Amino acid sequence: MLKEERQKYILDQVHLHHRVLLNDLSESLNVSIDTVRRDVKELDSEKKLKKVHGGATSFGFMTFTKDDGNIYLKSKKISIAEKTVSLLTDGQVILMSGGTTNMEVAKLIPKKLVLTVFTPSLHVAMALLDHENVEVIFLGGKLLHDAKFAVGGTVVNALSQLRVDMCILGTGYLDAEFGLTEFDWEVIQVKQAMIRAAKKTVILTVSDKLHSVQKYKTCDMTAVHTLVTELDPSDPLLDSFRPFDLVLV
Amino acid sequence: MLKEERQKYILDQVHLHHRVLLNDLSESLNVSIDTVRRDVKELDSEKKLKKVHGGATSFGFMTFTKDDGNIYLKSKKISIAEKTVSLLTDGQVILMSGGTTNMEVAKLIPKKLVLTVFTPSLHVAMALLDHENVEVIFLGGKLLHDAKFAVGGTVVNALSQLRVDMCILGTGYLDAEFGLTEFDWEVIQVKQAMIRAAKKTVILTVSDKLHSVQKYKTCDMTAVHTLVTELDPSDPLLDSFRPFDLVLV
DNA sequence: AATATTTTTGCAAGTTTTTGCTGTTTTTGT
DNA sequence: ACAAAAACAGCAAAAACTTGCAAAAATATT
Repeated sequence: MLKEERQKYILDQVHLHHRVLLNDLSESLNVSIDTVRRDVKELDSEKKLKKVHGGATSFGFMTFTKDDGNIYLKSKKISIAEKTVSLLTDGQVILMSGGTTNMEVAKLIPKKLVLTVFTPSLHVAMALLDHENVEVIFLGGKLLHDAKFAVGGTVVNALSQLRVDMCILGTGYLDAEFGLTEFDWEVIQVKQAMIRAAKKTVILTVSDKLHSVQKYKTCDMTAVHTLVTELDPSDPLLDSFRPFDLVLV
Repeated sequence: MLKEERQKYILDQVHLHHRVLLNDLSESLNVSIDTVRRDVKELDSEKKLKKVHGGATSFGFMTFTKDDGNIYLKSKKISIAEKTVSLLTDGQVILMSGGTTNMEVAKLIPKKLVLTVFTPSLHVAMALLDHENVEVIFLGGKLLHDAKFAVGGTVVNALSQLRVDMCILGTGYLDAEFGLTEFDWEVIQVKQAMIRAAKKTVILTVSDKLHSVQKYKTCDMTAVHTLVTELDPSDPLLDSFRPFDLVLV
């Protein structure tokens, strides 16, 4: 194996998981810990990652200050993503919407897992393509400049011809009474089509977005099969959702 | 076996697998390791691949962070992109394939220019979305893991319903006799559909890729309306293309 | 056609790079 | 402060690289 391959693998792992242990690298690369150490040292001096005691981190993740709202939110999203990934099984065909939470899900999918994923999100598609065993099918259409998300008749039409195992929707506002709401009309159309095309609907939401209502409605709570938050399923914040026939994770 | 054949084989392997070991090459080519070493050294000095300890990699092998791609090729590509952008006019509807040259085109499009662009390339789509006045429509389909490019029936089908002003094809191998060739069969299908859907076909090629032939053929030279290279249009290297009814830029 | 010249190829000796191992020093968590 | 884990430094074996050289092949010359 070439040194360059090793270093690429290390950088991929760091970018994927934000942090990585030298021991794990040594094992999965089948080289001594010293070699890994030397590689990481080199990559660090090239400013491609940050070496820390026992491992390495990507530059975005090293500052773990809980005061910083963004980082805090990100770790919530990662914990949601971890729960979501555990819902996936080999051979499934799924739909994924866009948003940062779904991005984290895409990154955290195990390398071994065999999946077929349809998505209208450029970012999610890009992240999924890192996984050799995931077949990625992009739902083409007019792209929104800000969300990098395909919308319009083409997408809805393509979705109407699908019947997949599960659809994973991120970045929505959720309320027990009003259901799932958004502020972009075109996105709504696509998400509704996604829900129709899937046997099960999984909603990912950080607790901050619970009990808020936006302009347009995607669906009622009755259409939701699984609700994933960063909270413990028994958390009182989730009480208002318990009357519905859904799984809390 | 001729030296040219050997070097072509080496380049093909590098393009295909992104990395290659000198030992493997020596064995599959039935020449001594020294000969392979010299070949690779030569190709490296011509900036066609990157020699590393024990083997060679393609440029952009480590491309996840910054552009590790080679600077010589890049400046050629930028000059091609500049010429290409000057062919565009307000209100046009165009098709763009993938590849790094088309990426440069996408980046160089003036902010004021109003365009509608269809593309099956994730990277090009992403770059185009930076431009407020460009409407981007992604041609959805199964994505290739390495090229981040959509292929398959869906793409070809969508293209069959279009009639656009111009299609811009990058990253091909061009030869006066054999026309435009590639090494990926699925990509060929899409590019052929793109040519059929457009009134004019514009080919972008760095001079290194002139007069080379790959396994599969996209189209004859007769299908090409404009050929853009980094060379001066009067350069003798382009002589073999003059008999055809095309514009050299 | 025969000979001279240049290029290419393979080989061998010496050098550099890489890698894993040793023991020692530094850092970390309790 | 102390034990455990990690980092460091030096060393030796293996792999890869360099250089010079001579045989072989290709090309040019007479």
